[in-house]
This record gives sequence, C-alpha cells and structure tokens, in this order.
Amino acid sequence: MQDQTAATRKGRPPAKAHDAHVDLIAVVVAVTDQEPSVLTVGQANALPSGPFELGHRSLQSGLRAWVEQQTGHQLGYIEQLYTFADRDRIGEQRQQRVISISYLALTRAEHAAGPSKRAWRSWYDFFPWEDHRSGAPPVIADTLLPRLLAWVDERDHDPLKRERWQRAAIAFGFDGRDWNEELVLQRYELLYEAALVEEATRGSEPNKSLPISGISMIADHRRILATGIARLRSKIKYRPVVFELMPPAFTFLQLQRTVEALSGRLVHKPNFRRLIEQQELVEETGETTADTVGRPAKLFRFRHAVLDERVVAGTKLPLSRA
Amino acid sequence: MQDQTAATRKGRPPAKAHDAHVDLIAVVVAVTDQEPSVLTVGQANALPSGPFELGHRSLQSGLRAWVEQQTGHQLGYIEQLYTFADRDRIGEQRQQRVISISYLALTRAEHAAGPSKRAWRSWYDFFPWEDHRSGAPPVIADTLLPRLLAWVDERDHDPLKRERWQRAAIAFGFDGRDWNEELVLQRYELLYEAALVEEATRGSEPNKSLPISGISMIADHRRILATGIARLRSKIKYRPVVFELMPPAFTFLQLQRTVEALSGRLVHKPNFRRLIEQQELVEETGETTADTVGRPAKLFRFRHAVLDERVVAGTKLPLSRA
DNA sequence: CCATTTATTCTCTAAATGAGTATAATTTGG
DNA sequence: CCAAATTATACTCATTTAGAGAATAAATGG
Repeated sequence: MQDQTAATRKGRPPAKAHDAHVDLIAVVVAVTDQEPSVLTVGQANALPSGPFELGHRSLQSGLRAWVEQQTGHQLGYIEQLYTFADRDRIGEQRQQRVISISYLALTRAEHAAGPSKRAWRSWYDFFPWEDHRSGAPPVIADTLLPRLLAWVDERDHDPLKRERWQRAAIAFGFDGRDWNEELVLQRYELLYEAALVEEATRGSEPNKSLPISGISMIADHRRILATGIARLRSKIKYRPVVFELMPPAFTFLQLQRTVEALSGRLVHKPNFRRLIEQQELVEETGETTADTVGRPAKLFRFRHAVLDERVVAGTKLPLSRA
Repeated sequence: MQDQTAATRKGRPPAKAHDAHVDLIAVVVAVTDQEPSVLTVGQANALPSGPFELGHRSLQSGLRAWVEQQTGHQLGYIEQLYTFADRDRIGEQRQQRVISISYLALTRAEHAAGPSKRAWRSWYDFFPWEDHRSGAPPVIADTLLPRLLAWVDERDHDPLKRERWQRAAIAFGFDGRDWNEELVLQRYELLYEAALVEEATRGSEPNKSLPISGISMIADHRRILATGIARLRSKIKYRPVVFELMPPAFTFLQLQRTVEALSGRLVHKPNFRRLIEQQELVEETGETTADTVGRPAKLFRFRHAVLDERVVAGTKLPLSRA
C-alpha cells in the first residue's frame, strides 16, 4: 500500500493537444505538543508542491524531491490521497488542463536542522470547527449554525430546504446527532457550497460580510488538506499509522494525546490502553519517564513486527468455516 | 466521496516540456450468476480507457464518456481508485510521461441493448488463485507454491530467504496462516516480482516455462484490476456498496451469493442475515420468489434512506463521554 | 404423505466494548 | 517526614457484538 506507481497503455498516438500539466502536492503531517500540524510553504497558506517532471523516477520520488527542496524536510511514510482536475475550482481559467496528484505524508516535526522556509501550522487554524477536544468549538453554534440556517432558507420550498438542512445536520451533528470526526471533507464541501469559506467567493465581487471560517489557502489546497485529514482520521482506526508520528519511545498518554490531536476528540484512557495492549502494538522499553509529576509512566516502543505478522485487522464478514 | 475533482496551483509558467498524457481507465464490475465480472474491450484483455481531453468537464465525466463509447454501457456509481505513473511497468519506453487515473465502477450487467463490443468476463479468469469459495483453488498448491519456493531459493542466505518466504506466506496463507481475501494487490505484486505472471517477462526473452498464472491483460491493466478488486473486497465490509450490484428486489441468498462472489469466500447464512438485519439495510417488498425449489424466499429492497441516516459505520476509537 | 430443499428463527458461548472504580507510585507544599 | 495532589495502571461489571450451530417453517417432487 505504500509504494504503487506505473505507466500504462499501449502505443496510442501521442495526443499532444490534450496533454496536461501534472502537479504533485503533499499534505505532510506531524504532531507536536498535542497539536496536529501540517507543513506549509509561502505565506504559510500553501502546501508544498511542484510539477511532475521527466527527471522524476516515479510520482512518489517526484513528490519527495519537491518537498525536500521547498522545505528541507525528508519524508518517510507516504500514501496517495486523491487526484483532482476540476476547472471550476481554481480562480483563473487556463487553456491547459491541470491535474493535481495529492499525497499524505506522516512524519515527526524535528528532522533536519538549519534555516529553512518550512513552517508547521496547526491544521485547526484552517479548520477551527474540527477540534472537539474541549467540547464543540463555539464557532459552530455562533457562526456556522446561523449561516447554514440562512443558506437552508435560500431554498423556497420544503423538500429542498429539508435536503439542505439534513446534509448540514449530518455533517455537523445538529438535531441531536452525533459528531462524526471523519466527515472533514463533507463539512468543508458544505461550507464551500454555502459560500462560508473565503475561497468559494474568489470569482465573485468581494462581499465584506464574508469570509468567516478559518484561515484559507491558495487555490484548492484547503480542500486537499481536508481530504488528508479525513483520510488520516479514518485510517488511524484500522491501521497502526499513528506510530509514524511518534518518537521512538513514548508513554501511553503521549500516544493517546496524539490520537486525540488527530481525531479532535478525547478518548477513554483505560480503554485506550486496553485496546493497544490487546492488539500487542507496543512493547516496554524498560525505561520510565522521569520529568513528570505524578507516578512515572513506562516507556513503550512500537512493535514493528506487527507490520509483518498481521497485515490487516480482521474480517467483518461472517465467514463460514466450511 | 463519490464526486471529487478540481484543478490546483497558482499561475506558474506552463512547463510544456513536462506535460503528460493523461489516461482514464475503468474497472467496471457487475455480478451475474454468482460470478463477479469485469467489463473488457479489445480481445477481452483490456479495460475500457481513453485520454482525458479538453472537452471533458471532469475526470469522471471523461471516464463515463469513454466507457460509454467503447462499450455502450452507462455507468452509475463510480469512485476513484489510484493514479499510476511508473515507467518501468510498461513494455515500451517513450519520451513522454503517461499518467493513468483509474476508477472503480459498480453496475448491473444488463443495461442498454443492441450489438456492442462489450464483453463481461469473470475476474477469476485473470486471478484464478483468488476464488476460495470451494476451498483453496488447486493452482495455489500445484503451481504457485512450488514456483514461489523456487523464487525464495533464488536468495542465497537465510535472512533474505526468510524475508521472501514470509511475504509469500502472509500473502497466500502458507504456514497455517489464514487466507486474507483483501490482499489481492499484494499477491499480484508478489507474483509479478517472482515473474510468475506473463506481463512480468515482457521485456525479456520469451521463456517457455512461463507464463503460468491466469489470463494476462495489456499494459498494466491486470494490476489496475487487482487494485479494484482489493478496494471492493475491503469496501463491502464497511459501506453498503453491494447494493449497487443488486437488482431492485432480491432475496437474502442472492445478496449473500453476491458478497461471496466478490470476496471469494463463503459466508455463514444465519449470521449474514443477522448482520444485514441489525443494520437495517433492507426492507421487505412484500413479494416472495416463486421460481425456486424449497421454501420461497421473501424479496427485499435496499433502504436508500440509510445513505442519509447514518453516513458511516461507527467509531472504533474508545471515545470518552466528557 | 414423506423425503428433500431452502428459508428463517433461535440458542448459547465467547469476545469485544463502554463506563467507571480502585489501587499504585510519584511529586510538592507544609 | 506526612498529607494532598497528580498521574499511571489494574480491575470490575454490564452490554453488545460475533461465531457456531441447532431447530423450525414452508415449499416441491415424488
């Protein structure tokens, strides 16, 4: 799953007319001080990216080269996210097609020294409504809910109103529904559709009452970031990827705080420990933490062997033994 | 998740030199007569595909257009699979880069009449080792195991031998391990690496003792098909996508047989029923089947409402209530 | 009517999950 | 040095879910 790439098709006449510009773009994630952060460039409002060039051996190596050049950061774990190609989601129009192939990279924030243009930034700067670690953030009730209600009311008649309202309610957990932390992309797309994010209004006249929600990014980078967050929030649940973000040795609490930072939710401490233990994902290093107050915690390391042993979780289909 | 696309990047000088040819390629799946089949073109050894052109509104609409033109088949549900760009996996070398953006489409085999070049073909023709509905297929013990052992033995020394053997054992369930039906792509890649599939030997001199395993496809289409099968086998477990493959009304057994066809494994009938029922995925139509022997089965239909109600399964993180 | 076939419902046990409570090992303020 | 305070770790208990199979129901074909 971590290394897929290849060209295809048999000798078809090269259709130069349709050739496209291909960009590689990276969502590089680290967690430091209980804050999930993303690697940015420029005015801290762009993801590292660059064109896929003839010199690149593969998509992945092209991506690594660009990120390293632009941020000085070397990537470890990466996986492909999604390939975008909409014309209408970019401000300017061009004659030529642009394809963006996005990747998710997991890393630790330290790594390589020296002065560089790299800037880590909490992803909740861009998505303030996504952090529910201390309850639902006020921005939802104060800003988003009223605005979304207005957007629902744009519709004249009932079935259409209800459809909009239901979508909003599912995405944000209104009407007593549960908050679902995985719906990052749906929420962003809804806000985009309701024109509650700055980038949705770029083509139009500057409306001073907007924008309102979070820091925006250039082009559609915020959408790509949303895609990455959604993927990661989903993936930590069934694959041991959190450990890519951890130092070599860590305590249970540190691990828990990392998961909480990513998912934007608090987890139940004893049950979290039980979950990790029963899956045998970690082993004791023998050391304990010294620096803290309270009872010192044992240090653990990730059991890399699990990557070989059980490639994947379990079934979920009620298989028959026959 | 079903409709994502967009262009990116701010005004960077168009780097014509690096422009790439972009192909769209479809894994179109249907299940008929308990056989999972894939839509092919050409000599029934190619997936429908075509270049992404300026006239296409989006990647998805371009894909739909090509499939419709080449097969006369109209697509319903589609989702993006993966974007490939390896140079070394295609027979011929070219100066220009080729990007293949692949999609998975789910449909029903009937649909549109008239003469057409479309051909449905069981995916097990291409992956005979993947069908475990009547136990492990003989090809594994008879052909693959000995060949893989020889491949393991190519390595001179122990740690390297062990590493190869462990990979094979995990992928194919040797050494008393369980068969994991989701590892379709890993298995294919392993066979490719061990040169046990025809396409792995295309650059080299024709070795008569090979090829051996399944029907091959042009270029890297078989790899893309493997990617699609793997995705589908994984996805049916946590999202109600099987219903895209079912007729409007169906019995529990038909539904079960469809799941079995896709996963290549038999499921436990009462527990399968319980699973579907407790998730309230279906409702009775009121009719029953007439044509069969034995007790007539009730007919059910998919409750489309579930797509709105619960967008997604559940948590899997031990959340705290606070 | 009886054997056969398929459908549907139950039962029972073992695991996994959710939610707390209890106990252990430290540090820190007096 | 002792009593909070603080964090870590271990247990408990009820509830749900999953795995495996038995029992019952409703047809068909003689």
